[in-house]
Amino acid sequence: MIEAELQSWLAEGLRMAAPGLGLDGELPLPELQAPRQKEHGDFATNVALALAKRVGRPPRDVAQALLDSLAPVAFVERAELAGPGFINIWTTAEWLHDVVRRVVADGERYGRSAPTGERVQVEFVSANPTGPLHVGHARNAVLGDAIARLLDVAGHTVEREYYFNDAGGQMDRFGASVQARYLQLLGRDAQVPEDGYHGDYITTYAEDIVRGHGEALADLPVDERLLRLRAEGARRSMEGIRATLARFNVVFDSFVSEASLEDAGEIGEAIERLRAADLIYEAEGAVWFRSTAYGDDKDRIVVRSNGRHTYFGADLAYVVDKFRRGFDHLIYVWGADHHGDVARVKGAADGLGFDPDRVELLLYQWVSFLRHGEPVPMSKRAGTFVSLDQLIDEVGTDAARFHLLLFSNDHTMRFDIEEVARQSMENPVYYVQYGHARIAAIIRKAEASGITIRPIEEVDLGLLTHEAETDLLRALADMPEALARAAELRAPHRIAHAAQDVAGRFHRFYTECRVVGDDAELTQARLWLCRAAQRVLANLLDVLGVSAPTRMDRDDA
RNA sequence: GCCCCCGUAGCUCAGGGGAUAGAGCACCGGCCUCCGGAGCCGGGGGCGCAGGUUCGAAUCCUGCCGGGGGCACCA
Repeated sequence: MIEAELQSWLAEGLRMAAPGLGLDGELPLPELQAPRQKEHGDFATNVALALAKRVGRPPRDVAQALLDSLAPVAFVERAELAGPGFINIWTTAEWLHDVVRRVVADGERYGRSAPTGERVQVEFVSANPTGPLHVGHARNAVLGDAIARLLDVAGHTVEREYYFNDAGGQMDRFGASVQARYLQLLGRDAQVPEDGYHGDYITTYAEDIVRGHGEALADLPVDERLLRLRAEGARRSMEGIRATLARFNVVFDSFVSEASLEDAGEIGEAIERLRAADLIYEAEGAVWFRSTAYGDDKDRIVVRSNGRHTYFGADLAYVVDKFRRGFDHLIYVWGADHHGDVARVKGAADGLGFDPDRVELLLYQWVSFLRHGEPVPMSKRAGTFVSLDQLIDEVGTDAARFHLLLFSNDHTMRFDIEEVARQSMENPVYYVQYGHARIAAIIRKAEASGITIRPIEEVDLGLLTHEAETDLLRALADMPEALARAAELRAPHRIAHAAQDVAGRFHRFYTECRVVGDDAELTQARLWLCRAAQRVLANLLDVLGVSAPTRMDRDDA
């Protein structure tokens, strides 16, 4: 990565200049920035401005001293003192042209960081199996998956996990609802409880259960029948959820149920571990976690007076379980409504003897889904929601994912279903995909014209001197840094924006520079530039889990 | 009442200590003998308010105003 090289180059210069400036002790690592104005070079550093006070001399003097100490280096054309004390740096044309070779050589791996050896788990979606996923789960699914993809690119070993509660009160109501529909189908008298699930899909599950088991479940002892139907319903629900997620390009490595933690005795074990740290006590017939020790406004119950653990109680065991499986770092993807849980889960991790910095709670704000300008309802119990499957049917996985990844996760966002469904200019996903497809068309055109793309070693990339070409090259060169930064910040929206930027620069290049033209040498160089741009676009889209088509047909024109 | 997120262009959003704050949409005006016009070029217009920190603040801190969300032995 060029920035790292520039940084160590500047750091070395600073070391050389330090005695003359009277600097002793630790030197800062010079920070690099990409200037907004082209006249300010390809990179700039403000290190002299930052050091001026410590040195006791004007920033420009410090910058000049540093400039005088910089050794010539192959990838830097020149470095200049500018403004109040910036050092502006221009990279060489050779280095810039070489980016094409780097992209081509690395292919799918271009932009990836070296393996860190760190095992990271991303746990997300984690909706209880009480029915299909709906649009309310969409942002969670896409964000979790994109972050997993980003961390993978950043060199971590990533696993995606889905955690579900198949035993709580909600599940009991769900089971009772499935049972009611099942019995009704068999002509028996039964009612879906008022606080149960009233969606049509419950009947669909019941019908399937009738097909599989006939009346066999109806005559089981009442308690057993309820448990059995709850499980049968949950199984169908999970199958549906998996299928929906697969359509949405989200594939999990593991599914873990709360019941399995309980069965393994892990909940009791976690509680004992906390009790040893004096973070657990009994009161009012319940078992409490002393979360006030971690800034919570009150302590929280982990085992109710009726003997059943709370959701939070299971969370304790789950943290232990995750670390026991060898993960170095845990990421939870949660909706904004869980912000109050952050401190206690981190506190619990600390109390359980784990470094709370290795537990990361990633919150995202709500999406308001609109149809005809009206918010769509999202009640799972009433069954009046837009399912994720419907959303995929209407707008497609690519457009839905791209749109959901366009904005920072701590922004509430709106998602107008008709607008995103429109295959038009309002839809940036098509702008990016079109860039990719257009390149494919150019290459097809070249081949159809009888042009053979020669090996890159034989091509003079130095011919790429047009401003539209160098602008595009610079964007391609920035990609590794952009990916690394987005991963650090857990900010996939930066990738969506980077993809738009690359596509934009390509479209400008396309308009201003004819690729397949009269000059055979230039055609070769430009074809390679196209290939590199196509590769980068495909890699960026892959991080978003969006496809990179080689052809596109609009269906509304 | 306490806690979290957000107020940037008419709209949807980037930018989260640096030099002249960006993009898309919308609006206005241009570009098709030629590789895909889902494209390109040009134009107007903006950091909620008030203090503070800093050589430098849209960015950090405090307060206020406005919007969203949360404060269960629920899931």
